[in-house]
Amino acid sequence: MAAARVRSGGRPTLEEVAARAGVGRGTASRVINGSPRVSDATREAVEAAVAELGYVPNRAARALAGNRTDAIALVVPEPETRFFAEPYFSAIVRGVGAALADTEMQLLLTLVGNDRERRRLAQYLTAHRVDGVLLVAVHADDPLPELLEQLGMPCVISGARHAAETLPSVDSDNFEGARAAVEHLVARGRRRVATITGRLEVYGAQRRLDGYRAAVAAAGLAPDERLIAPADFTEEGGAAAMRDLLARRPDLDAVFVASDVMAAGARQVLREADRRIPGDVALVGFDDSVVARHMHPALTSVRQPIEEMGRRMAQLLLDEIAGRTPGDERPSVVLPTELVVRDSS
Amino acid sequence: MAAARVRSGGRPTLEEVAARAGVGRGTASRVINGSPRVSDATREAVEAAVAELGYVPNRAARALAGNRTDAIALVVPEPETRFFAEPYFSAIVRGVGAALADTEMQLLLTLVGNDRERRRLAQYLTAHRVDGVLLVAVHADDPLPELLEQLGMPCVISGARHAAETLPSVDSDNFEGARAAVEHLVARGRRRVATITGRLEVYGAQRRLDGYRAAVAAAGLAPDERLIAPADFTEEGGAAAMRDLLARRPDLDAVFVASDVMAAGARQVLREADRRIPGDVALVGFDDSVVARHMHPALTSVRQPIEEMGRRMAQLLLDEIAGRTPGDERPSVVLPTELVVRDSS
DNA sequence: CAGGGTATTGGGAGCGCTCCCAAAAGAGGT
DNA sequence: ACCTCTTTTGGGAGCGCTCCCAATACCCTG
Repeated sequence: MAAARVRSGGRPTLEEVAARAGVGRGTASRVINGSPRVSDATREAVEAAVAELGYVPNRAARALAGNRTDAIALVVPEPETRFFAEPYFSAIVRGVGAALADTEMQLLLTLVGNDRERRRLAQYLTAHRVDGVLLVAVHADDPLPELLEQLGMPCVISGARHAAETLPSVDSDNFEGARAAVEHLVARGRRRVATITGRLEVYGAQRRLDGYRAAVAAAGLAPDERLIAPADFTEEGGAAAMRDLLARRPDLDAVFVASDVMAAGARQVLREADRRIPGDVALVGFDDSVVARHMHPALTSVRQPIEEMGRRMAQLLLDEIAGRTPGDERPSVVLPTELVVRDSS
Repeated sequence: MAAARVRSGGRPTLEEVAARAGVGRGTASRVINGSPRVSDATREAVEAAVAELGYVPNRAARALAGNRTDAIALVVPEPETRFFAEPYFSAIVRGVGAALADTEMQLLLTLVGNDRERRRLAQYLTAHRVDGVLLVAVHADDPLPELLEQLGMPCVISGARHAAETLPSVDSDNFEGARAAVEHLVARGRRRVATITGRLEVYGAQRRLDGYRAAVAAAGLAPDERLIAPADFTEEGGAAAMRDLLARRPDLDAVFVASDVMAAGARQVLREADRRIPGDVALVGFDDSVVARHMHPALTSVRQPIEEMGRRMAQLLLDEIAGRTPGDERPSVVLPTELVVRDSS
């Protein structure tokens, strides 16, 4: 029972639909594709035939004849564990899925781990096997975006790579999110607010730091570089940075941490140093991930509308594919964040 | 490095490769597809031409001519938030991706939310637009598996739906995982071990309960139905079940919870009831998810090899598609779990 | 009612590949 | 050298659809 190449057991073809409706193949095609150049009577006849026969167009034939694929790829650099450790990935997928739901577009998932897979992907894209690409968590030095641009392949990235991003991108307002978080800490009476940053090569991490600085300045607090500890988005990094901060400014009374996972690391160190949260030190994270809710005390955090980001990315890409993108303008969307106040601040 | 010639217009075709190699189209095709019926000299010539031209077969043409798609679908019922809340989903995807990495297979991601999307999916599958399907988190009463069987569409599910599962499936050893967890609690001197179960319509949840019962019996403890509280895999459900348990058997000294998320709910209730963990009550969860690591105290939990499950599912499916499945045997894989002991027990 | 549009329609020509058959080229035996 | 059997090879015939052009039908004008 080699069910491998099951011959399409009489799946109806366009030709059959046309015959049934008493029209030509071309006309039937026009109806299927929603062309306006069809009379109402004809349209109805064809639609009836489609319904009766249960016709579903053959994707491969369409792709071959139309030189398109009706598929987009979601490219995920796998080593970026940050993406998998959190529901981030799931939320993006859900958003993309929602945007694609009433489209004919298929979503192709491509994990890029090692270099070999990277080359395979490049080949893939070169062979034009998708209509567009959603690039998630691209690094500033990733050659992929350039390749895509050369190929003229529509593409949207999540998170601008730098201030002068040229690609269409969707991002959350990292600056404002961080600013609001620190403002919140200040409003709670904290005066010596420290921050643990993400990898500053990541533009978003840089923006969060900018937001921190802006809020500190706006509050009229004395800026102090010793209150700024760079880390790398990992739990261990967050812990190490917290230890540094404690050593440099034992009197700090609040920490804005640029990710919940790092905040978990910091929290551990604070516990070991016998600092009470929020009594001695108030803590605010970023991402509003599961760990924030389950931390004790529950972590105040900046929520990003991740699912919405996925949705917007997909919409942007569909627009681009359809050539709906206005002129040279690179549409980039920045979505607002929301501070979720819990017990840690 | 990647100084590939980017010829925007004409991607090379098989015909061109054949011409370049001085052979016929059919012969070139044979080489590309690894047919043995080609002389070595010819093979080399064609391979050289492929390399020189940077030829990549056109998927659509292949699909159309060969009546296959070289794609499989990963179908995820979206309402099943359990799947998204946890890295479960990510891990499965990673495993599947790994198994597919050196295959020509594409991974199509299909989220099935409402009924409309469900119908669309059915139509999709009926139209044979994939070679096989990976079904994740299917309910016992889901009609999809039957539809697939009718269509003769290869399919693998994650988690048997009941004891007499007919479909090829990959599962973790829920029974043994639960049994080991309870055994561990008993070994730690606990005598009144309670359990909070998942939705018992889910076979896996039932198996975990069976494992609990077996361990209780093996330890010679007095079975007591009041020590068993059914819940629904949610945090709130876990909390409610914990309250019940506390009311019925205030003297309990350990709880085996069938999921980490429920354990988080239970933990909250225990905190409110001033029971210390693990002093008064030892706690063991299931899944070894992020929340387990970040709970305080860190939660002992049963780890499932999720990524490996994804990998095996994909392998099983590829085998089935290739017709490599031996006879009528429904291959089902059960993978071992591992108890990760932390501070809560 | 002719003339000049414009709205519809039919169907040929591929898209690039796999399948398969018959022809060509070797191989081996007598 | 001749004949048979076995590789190996070339290329025709589609797969089902979109594109596009020419043909037909329809609709106003004057």
